Amino acid sequence: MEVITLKRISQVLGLSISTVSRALKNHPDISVNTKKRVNELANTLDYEPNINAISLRSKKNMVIGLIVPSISGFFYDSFISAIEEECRTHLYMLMILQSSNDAETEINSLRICRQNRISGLFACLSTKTTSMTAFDKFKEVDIPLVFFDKVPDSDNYNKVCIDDEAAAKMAAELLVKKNKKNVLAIFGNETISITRTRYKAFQKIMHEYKDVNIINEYCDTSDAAKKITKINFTKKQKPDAVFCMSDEILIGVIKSLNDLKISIPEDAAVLALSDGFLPKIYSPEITYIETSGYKLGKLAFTKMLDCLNGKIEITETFTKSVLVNGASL
Amino acid sequence: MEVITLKRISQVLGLSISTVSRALKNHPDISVNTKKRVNELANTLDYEPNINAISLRSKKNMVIGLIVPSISGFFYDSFISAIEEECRTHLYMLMILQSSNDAETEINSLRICRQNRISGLFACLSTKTTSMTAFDKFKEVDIPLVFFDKVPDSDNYNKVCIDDEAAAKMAAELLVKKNKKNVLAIFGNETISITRTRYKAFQKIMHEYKDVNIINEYCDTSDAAKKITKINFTKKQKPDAVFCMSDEILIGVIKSLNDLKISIPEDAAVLALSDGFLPKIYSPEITYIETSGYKLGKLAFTKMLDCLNGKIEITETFTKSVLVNGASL
DNA sequence: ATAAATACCGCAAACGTTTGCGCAACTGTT
DNA sequence: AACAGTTGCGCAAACGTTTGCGGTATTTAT
Repeated sequence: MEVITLKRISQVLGLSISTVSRALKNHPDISVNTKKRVNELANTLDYEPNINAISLRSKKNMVIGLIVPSISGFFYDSFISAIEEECRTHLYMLMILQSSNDAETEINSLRICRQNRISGLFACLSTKTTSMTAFDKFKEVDIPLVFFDKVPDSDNYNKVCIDDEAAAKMAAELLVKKNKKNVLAIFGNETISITRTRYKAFQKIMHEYKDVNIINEYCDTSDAAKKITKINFTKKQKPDAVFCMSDEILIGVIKSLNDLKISIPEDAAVLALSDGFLPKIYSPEITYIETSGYKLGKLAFTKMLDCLNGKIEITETFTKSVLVNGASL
Repeated sequence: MEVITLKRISQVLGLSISTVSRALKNHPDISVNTKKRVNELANTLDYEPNINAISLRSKKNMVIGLIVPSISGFFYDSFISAIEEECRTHLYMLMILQSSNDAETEINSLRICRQNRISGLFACLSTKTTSMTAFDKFKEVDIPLVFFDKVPDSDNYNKVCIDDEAAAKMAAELLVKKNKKNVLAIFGNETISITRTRYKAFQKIMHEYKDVNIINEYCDTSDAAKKITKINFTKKQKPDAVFCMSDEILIGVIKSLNDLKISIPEDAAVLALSDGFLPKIYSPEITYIETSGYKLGKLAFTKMLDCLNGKIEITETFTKSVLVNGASL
């Protein structure tokens, strides 16, 4: 079946294309009668404007790009979910690209974004990103760029982040308050900035309390976290609490504690930083400081809207983390 | 900074637009020298073709739509992940819309897809979809439409599905083979077709073995599954195995078994149908029949490619499920 | 009655590409 | 020397939309 255009409608009605266009846009120049005829025909023919033509003509593309290491996973998928919601209500279309944490793929994705003349870009740096020049091209043509989660160090960029410092601090204070004296704290990959921030904030609080013994560990995978937990809980002096910097670590820790038949929270308390899904599937539910991808997505979008509306000020903003009480602490 | 077009390049080089266009496309009509000059300038100026103009001119939009109830969640996010990978390698751009299981939102999403003149559409029906007319509009204009997961009953549509029948059958046979005699089988929402298919296939096998007692239950949420499990395991005659039709159910079941201090698999075996993430985070890891969203995504895309290449035959295909051994059975 | 204002609509250009066709300048053949 | 063939390039139209401008025909004011 033929696809309907303004021209087609104008032919049927014996009008000019411009009149049809204006009629559909409710332009005052057009008589009510003509408007009625045009709208009715457009409806019955299921006319839908061609977005490509509109974008070309207006030089404005209602497309927002989103580059993320991976779509799946607790954090990113809820971030994306939030962005998609906002895009839809603001009539933007969302274009998602995975970088797979690969620098080349990331650059290629950026090229695709530029070809599509996107109006704005959300980006989470891949772990392998070394150069920012591909990103800087967007700044040159004034395309708003909002980094999230894994953000560049430089403060020339808009960034929205989990308030890692506050979250880690909150966790540390909570452990102290609960009178934990022998804490196993497990952190993620030491090289990424998130880990460093969380580590530093956590230690800062802990060091204020000389009577609490703390064992710090780094690891890359759930399995590594599991092993670390096992080792520490087969020592003579067992920890009375475990702090997990991420969901991935939490998985390994719980596995290990279950294996060792260590009851939570009687034998050992558990506290995590988490997006919120995992803590709720365990029994007892794990107490956690929420580091919500969904909230971050909403925050990122408001920043994007500001940019699109001409507010050019470069900012770094944070989502506020909240404590969600389970029964593990 | 000004955005670079063919016209700009042609002006700088004193050539016509068409020559520049052909030069970049390595057209034989253009001299090697001119090609060299054009390509060099295009590179230094960071020229990127305007996709909108190309789409408008060619009436072909390299965009594929994807309508899904929700981006987040084990199954859909891995499905999407697979689709995105394929799209990128085949130079398609992916447009994702969430229906939120709402009929109106779904129709609106379909409208957005039509406006964007997408080349193909993947769709998972919302639970509230009653009419297919909005989908049929795509068929009228020969836009390939591939349903996945929640698919329409009619066989006028392309469908790719988990082979629910085979998976449920495999599960039932496994339980019998493992000599389970008192099986608690928990299924999802009775009204959706996936549940019905899995239920039927499961029962069919089970009824061949008169000596195995089977308790069938339906439920909508993890919490409901948890309650059901609790009830059945506080009876005098406890089940010796639990079958979980989905990840959601598995969550509730494990919670409950943990609460009741029932050891897996000694006191009770657990077998699930799952995308594969959840079973691996428990200890012991849960044995499951894989119903992979990622695999389904790959399958869906091959079907889409066939359609895009003109193979118009309407098919229903299935992914093969495989058994993944944990230690819960 | 004429002049001025208004209501309604069409023309044409522009957005950035692609592509059929035509045309000039060479190259090679007899 | 005349011709055909080749090489290399430009013109212009088209994709579907929006919009400034201009032009009638009708209404209103004088």
